[in-house]
Amino acid sequence: MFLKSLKSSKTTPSAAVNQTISPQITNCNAKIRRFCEVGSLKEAVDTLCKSPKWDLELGTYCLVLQLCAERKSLRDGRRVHSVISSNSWQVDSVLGAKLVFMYVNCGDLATGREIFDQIANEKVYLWNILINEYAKVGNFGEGICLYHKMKEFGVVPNSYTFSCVLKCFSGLGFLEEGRKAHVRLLKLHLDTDTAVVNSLINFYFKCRRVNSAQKLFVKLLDRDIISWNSMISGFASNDLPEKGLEIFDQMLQAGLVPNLTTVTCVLAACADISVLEFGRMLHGYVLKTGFARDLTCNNTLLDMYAKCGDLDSAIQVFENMVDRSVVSCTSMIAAYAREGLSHAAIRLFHEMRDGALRPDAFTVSTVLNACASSNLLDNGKEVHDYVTENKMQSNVSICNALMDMYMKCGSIEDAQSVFSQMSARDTISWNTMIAGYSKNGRPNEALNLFLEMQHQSKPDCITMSCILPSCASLAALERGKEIHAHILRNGQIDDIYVANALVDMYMKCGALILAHLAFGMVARRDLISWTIMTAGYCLHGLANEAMSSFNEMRNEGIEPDENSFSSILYGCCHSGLLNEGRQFFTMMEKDCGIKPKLEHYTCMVDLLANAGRLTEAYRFIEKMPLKADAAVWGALLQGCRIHHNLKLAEKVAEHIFELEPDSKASYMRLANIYSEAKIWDKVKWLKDKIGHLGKEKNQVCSWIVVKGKVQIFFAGNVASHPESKNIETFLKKLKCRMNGENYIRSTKYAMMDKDEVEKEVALCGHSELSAMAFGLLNLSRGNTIRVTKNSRICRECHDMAKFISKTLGREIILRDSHRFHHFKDALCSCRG
DNA sequence: GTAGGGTTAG
Repeated sequence: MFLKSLKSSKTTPSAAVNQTISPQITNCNAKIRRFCEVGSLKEAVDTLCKSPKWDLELGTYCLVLQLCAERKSLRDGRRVHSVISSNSWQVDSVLGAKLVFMYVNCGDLATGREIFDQIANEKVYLWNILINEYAKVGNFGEGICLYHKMKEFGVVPNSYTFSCVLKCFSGLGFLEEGRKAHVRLLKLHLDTDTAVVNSLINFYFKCRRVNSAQKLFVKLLDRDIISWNSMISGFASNDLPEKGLEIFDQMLQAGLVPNLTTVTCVLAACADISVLEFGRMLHGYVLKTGFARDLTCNNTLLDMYAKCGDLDSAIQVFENMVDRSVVSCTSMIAAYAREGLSHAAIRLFHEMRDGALRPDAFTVSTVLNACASSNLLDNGKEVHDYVTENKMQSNVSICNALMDMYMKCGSIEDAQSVFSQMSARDTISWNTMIAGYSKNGRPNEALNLFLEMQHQSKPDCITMSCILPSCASLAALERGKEIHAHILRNGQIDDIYVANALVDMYMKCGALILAHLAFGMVARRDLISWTIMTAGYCLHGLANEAMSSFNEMRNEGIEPDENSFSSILYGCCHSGLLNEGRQFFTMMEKDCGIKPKLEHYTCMVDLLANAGRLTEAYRFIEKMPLKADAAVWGALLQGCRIHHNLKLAEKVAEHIFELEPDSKASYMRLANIYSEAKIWDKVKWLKDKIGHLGKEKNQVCSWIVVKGKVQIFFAGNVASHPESKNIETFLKKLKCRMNGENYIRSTKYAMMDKDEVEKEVALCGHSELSAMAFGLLNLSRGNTIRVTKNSRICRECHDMAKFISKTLGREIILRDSHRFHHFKDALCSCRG
């Protein structure tokens, strides 16, 4: 007998039960129980099915169901349930509870709920099971619903209830409801239960109530490892990773041993603040403890290295991983993308697509980011195909990433098409489109969409910082003011991006005083705030103000970056401050360790050339460590024009045409130089060339806002405006007066062929003059005339504006594509 | 008696 049982036990447990016990046990209940004890689920259920129904006991059903639940075998569970039904067993609270537990545990929440609703459920245990499962699957609403229902049924919640339902509240961000539950559990004296307090801590952290969470932790006497881990992850997910690391330190000092979760949370915090060496140390600990076998831990490790900029280590972790998940690959794609290795990112995406780890929504968004940042439209479209083939186009995040990719690749129509097909949009969807329009030079579309958004979604701080640049580029001061009011009403002014965008908008709309006021209200000014002010002053030709703003910033301990230097150098150019410009240029590399870029060299060439130091400028370009581009040469060409150096101009133009054979502006500039030198055949030749290049993408135009309405005047087609007759008459009278008063006109004009003057006039189209005239005719005295032009102001119009400012006593602020011109008393802020 | 609280990727 002994030998026999020993032998059979080597075969299978079921055989052992059959052969060793069956002779003695005739009762099927005992037999099934024995199967359950040794874990033979299949045999237990088989026996159950074959047993006569009147022999089976309640306990037996319960035991088998328990095993089904533990094994998560829905198939066996259902068989047992059908036996129970066909045997006409009463599903009372005991058996019902077991059935519910089985179904829920096996993942069939719906059937579990059905049975739950049919039985008397005074047991808090069962309520908890369901609430917990609803929380787990993310159906927080139903979890909360049950929590309220149990109150109606008079069932008193226990500690488990609160840990489950708090998850539901935080899942939906129901802060007030959660607080009420907090009050309730205090009354039930459950606030000393560590698991409950841990749940509360997590609830408050998820609702971004860091102080509440911290207070609970401080008061908690029996802290366990989960309490500490909750604090670390809570701080990290509330943008306080340093605090998380502090807690970790305290935890070690308290003598606790970090577990896998601790290390994972701490690694994530390291990633957030790029503390590579500490992360590396933890990596050593991970290897020592054997946590390195854990997939999640490895994923976090990989991500930590990637975010700390150590791509090689990230690749090493990835390659050493025994098993990888979609998360591992997605993190790796993000790692490549972060380093600008978009092609490597796309390659890995293709490997995933063709392999077993199918890219999910996260992967798709990540790889789209890579395409967007490197302008890879074709690759982006391939990803779009994958999205369509896998029916992922209903995912909002994916659509947002697609729109962002299309916008960044300049394919506005594709972005619009995705946007229009979305059945549900979130704030990010709107923001992506608005930002895309703004950055692609479509400010009107951005503003229209912003209006539409206000009816359908709630604009946030990001919306505001995206829409303001559109107001700025249109110089739409009134719209900008409206948005300012909107920002104040919604308490968004404390957001540094919003505040900076606001200052920038006022600056670019020519509202210097408002810009200054808004700047004064910025609570924590950063480098961007200061650079906006510096650049703004430069735009208005206020070089002294720009320089003091730049210096003030440095005095406040904020170090300039390459953009700050671009701004200040640009300002020096506008005001012709060669020596100052040279000082800043030297300061940039010598004091701040910033290598000058092409734009900085352009400014220096501009300064030298404008000052008439043409040869010096030419030599400066030759000595540049970077290859000069068309902009650098263009600055010199402009100088050649001013100082009438035809010979050098021709030499310089050759460089430009080599770099940019289709640049209309450069041909135009050279044509003007020839025309000033009265070399008409060359002028004709160049103008023919310009004619062959076709129309500019953007039509030249000027506009003015009067009584909330934008009035646009297109160059060469001013007559299309309904008030063109009045404008024409007005301007004619003005011109007569100007000639009568023998107003100083450009001597160069006087020397030109009359015919050529007309030609130049036709090329300019004088759209800015029409816009100014419209303003003068429609705005009462005292109102500043604010005109915006999408290209440079022409000389004649510039003279005209000076004349008007004096003769009619009106202040005119004209913003062209380069800068502001404040006309007052026959003077302009650009000083000519 | 059964059950609950902490982790990764855009």
